[in-house]
Amino acid sequence: MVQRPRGTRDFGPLESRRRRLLEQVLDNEAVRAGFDRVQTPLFESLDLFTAKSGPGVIGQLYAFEDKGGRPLTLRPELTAPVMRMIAEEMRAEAKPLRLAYHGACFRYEEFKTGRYREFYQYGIEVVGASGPLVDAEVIALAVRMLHATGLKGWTLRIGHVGVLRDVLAGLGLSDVAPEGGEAPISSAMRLLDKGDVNSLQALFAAQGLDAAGLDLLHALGEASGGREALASARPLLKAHGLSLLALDALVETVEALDLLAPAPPALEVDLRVARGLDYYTGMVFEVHVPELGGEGQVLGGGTYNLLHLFGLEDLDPSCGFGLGFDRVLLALEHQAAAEGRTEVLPGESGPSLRLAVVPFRVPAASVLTLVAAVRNAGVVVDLELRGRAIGKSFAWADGLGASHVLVVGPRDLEAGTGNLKRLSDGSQVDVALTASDVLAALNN
RNA sequence: GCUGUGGUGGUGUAGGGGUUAGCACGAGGGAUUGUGGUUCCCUCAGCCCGGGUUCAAUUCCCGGCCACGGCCCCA
Repeated sequence: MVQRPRGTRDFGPLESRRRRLLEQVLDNEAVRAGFDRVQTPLFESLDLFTAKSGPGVIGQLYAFEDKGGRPLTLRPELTAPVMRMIAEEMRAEAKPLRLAYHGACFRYEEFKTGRYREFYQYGIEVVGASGPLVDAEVIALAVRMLHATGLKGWTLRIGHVGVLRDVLAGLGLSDVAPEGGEAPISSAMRLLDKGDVNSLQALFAAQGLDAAGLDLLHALGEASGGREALASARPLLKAHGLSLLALDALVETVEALDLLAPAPPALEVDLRVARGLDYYTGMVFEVHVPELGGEGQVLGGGTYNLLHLFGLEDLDPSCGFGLGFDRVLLALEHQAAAEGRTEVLPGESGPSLRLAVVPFRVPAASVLTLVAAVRNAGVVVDLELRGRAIGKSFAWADGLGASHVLVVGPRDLEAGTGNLKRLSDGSQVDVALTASDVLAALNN
């Protein structure tokens, strides 16, 4: 039998419903914060992603050539496509842009729980404005979204790449890249991100710097923790005569965040948060949940410079985040299971009013007008399509989750009525075969 | 890329070198030609794939594939 490709998933009725609900919950929050949904193609030019992330990404891409020999790839993420879209057709729009998106992305890598080759990302970007207030708006939206999903026990970690850059520069590392190489600061950021202390020491030595500078980094790490880290970092930076601009901006962001969103279950300020990627320039943040083990990051974002790649330097930096749709859902499912709940998101079990119509030994055509009319009124109507015997019809209706069954047999048809039975208590009434009468009886 | 565990009807499982491979749920039909969820009967449907050992492999061994974990990575 042909199986679904590795790392992909099918979503049955229940899961599909749950996914649509989650998307709706996220959309509601985005819309309330003034964001509009956009959509980009499933595949893009290969160049788009190598320009953003370097040629190294190709190994993880579903890259291919079309019949014209154009190098293309399934999209591995959505930020770059959205940036491309902005550059290509939204230059004249009023700024700042607040955009939201949701869709499948593809990466060729080992898949496991919370990590698939086809995965879904929900994200937002603010383009054309920057600073502590924008950062706060972006984090606040992330917090409000997670709050709205009902997710519990997550940790928000906030940092600022600028603080780290200032520290590294203050210690004497250059941000100028040598010919064909990487700027020492970038190398250090990457090594810090990996937690590779040995290589970091080697780097300092190679640059002819006193390894004692590493003590400051260590001290910053010690200072990290709750939001008090912001206060304890100040004297440290001052003592080394380092700039306080980035730190002050972060303080402003956190203070604004307090006013814009409910308090997250846990907030950590980590001034050593680094990103191995050069385009992150300012605030960075991420959200973790304990349920998912090694794949516990469910959201990540920050301030970044990417639009210069499209000739829009004046719009840099932007700020946004990507939310791991699948992981959030998984975490919610774990939490629901742990609490013995079957409903992961409220409302996923379907409508409370659901009518099964059974034409019993009469031509189905005699009920079709009614079926359409009741549907027009917004009620879910299932039509019995297999000509089942009467008893089986009830079993079928019950299996569907119908709240009522309307049987129309020869006797009823003669009288111009049908027999409506409420499955919850077995009560029955005869109703005229008009939408208004049926609706009245349903709501009775 | 490294590594651990596992694969028996659609689902969940029992078993085990020679078996009619058992059970439960499920699905379809009937008992029941105008009232369901109970009951009874019937039917459907399975040992992941390939190689090896053996008189004999679903069972043991090797490889592959798939699944579930732990690292590495993660734009």
